[in-house]
Amino acid sequence: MLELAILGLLGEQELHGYEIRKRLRDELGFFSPVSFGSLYPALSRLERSGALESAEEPLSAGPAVPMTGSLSGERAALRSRRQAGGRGRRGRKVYRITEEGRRQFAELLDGERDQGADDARSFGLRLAFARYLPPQARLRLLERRRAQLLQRLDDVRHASSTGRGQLDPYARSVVEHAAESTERDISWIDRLIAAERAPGATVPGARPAESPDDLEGSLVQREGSS
Amino acid sequence: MLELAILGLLGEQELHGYEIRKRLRDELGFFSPVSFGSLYPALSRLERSGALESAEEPLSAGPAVPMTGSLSGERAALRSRRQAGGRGRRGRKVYRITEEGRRQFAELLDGERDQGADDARSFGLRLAFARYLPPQARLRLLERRRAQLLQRLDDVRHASSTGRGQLDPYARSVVEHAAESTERDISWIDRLIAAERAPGATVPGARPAESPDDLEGSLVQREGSS
DNA sequence: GTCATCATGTAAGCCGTTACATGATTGC
DNA sequence: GCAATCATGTAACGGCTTACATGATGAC
Repeated sequence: MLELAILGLLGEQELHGYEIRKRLRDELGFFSPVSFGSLYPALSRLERSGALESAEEPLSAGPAVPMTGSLSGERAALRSRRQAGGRGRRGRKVYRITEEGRRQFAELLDGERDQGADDARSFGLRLAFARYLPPQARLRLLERRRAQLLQRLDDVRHASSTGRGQLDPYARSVVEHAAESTERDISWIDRLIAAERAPGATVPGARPAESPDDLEGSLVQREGSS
Repeated sequence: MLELAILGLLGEQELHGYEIRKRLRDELGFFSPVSFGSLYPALSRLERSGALESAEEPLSAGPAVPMTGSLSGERAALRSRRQAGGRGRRGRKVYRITEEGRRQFAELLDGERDQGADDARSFGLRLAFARYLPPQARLRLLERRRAQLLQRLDDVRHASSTGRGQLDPYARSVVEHAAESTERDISWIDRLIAAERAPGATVPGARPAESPDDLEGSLVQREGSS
């Protein structure tokens, strides 16, 4: 899960650890802030597995915004060091995704055979990166989630009827609220599925039919150029 | 968290491990099924800490419903063994809560100083047992949760505006849905708070003022007298 | 000079999971 | 005889957290 988020972020631009954490918090903020204690080991693992390459960039260019994509920095680095906006600080380790990393990302993203891969958090994260998924995989993701929510709704309903006597008011309120939330989640998914199937695109920007190949082959991977 | 659920269940009647798991699944079904690998160790821990006592009840009485409260079983046990409903099976270990256990339950339930104690799961569980909480503690629980949800809403809102350019449609949908869900959670909490404050009782059964003693002695033991 | 922020990492621990090991009883 | 259900437990591992260790730089 953390791996997926990291690879997704790094698919768009190279970043160093500290910055990755900020993005995770600020942009993918819908899941709780990651601690360094899990982030750095995750980066090491990914590097060892060949998904990432790191460049020890001792000092960088960007003033507050660390990277702006262009890393012509190397030359300008020393120059900008003690200058205007140059915030050299300590030698950052800038990570860049590899082809292998893109492969792993794709695999994690459509974790078809990943059993526990459909809890709310994991699903939210996947969906947030759904643009990198081919349309059919996207649909499968949504439908898997839908089935799971239906199951859950069933369990909850069963729970409230099963109880000896009836539940006390507080417990009942919890169960009812859980059921309602689940229902709303389901109809959200239903809307997404409908949008996915419609040629129009209620989820705007989700390309209708043509050019499913702008993410072909390698996810993203050009998403930068243009 | 598991401890809390176990103690809560055992506060009402004594049960053996296997049965506890079923109840957890069926009654408190709104949180995912507990595995034996975590249940049994938890029971051992609780027993070691003095929260529970266990009786090796080799064979029991109840046919399908294992315990009906009375454990006059001991004598009847051998007799009922290979009889009518007697499903002796293997020697069950029946757990009973102790005074110390009730103390621990009360402490866990209103985990005032328990920092991470307010995530959705934990909150749901606490609220489900809220009837054992004195009214003011109940209110504090709700208000803590409310503050947390407000915070989260803020983070999510901030996340969606912060993103460079704007989020892609899928990510945006995730963020928006998260925000809506959070809003609904907040208004649910608000209703509960209102009900709590009203003398009437919109949460029916939540006794206004009198007879807080029908659960006295057991659980909570009225929050250290007054 | 000291505090906040940036930056990277390690170590210990928590809380849970899956998989394994064992075995009795009932129903087919 | 075999499978399902009941029943208890251990071992290994996973993924994340907190706390610790280190240190540079810029702002006040």
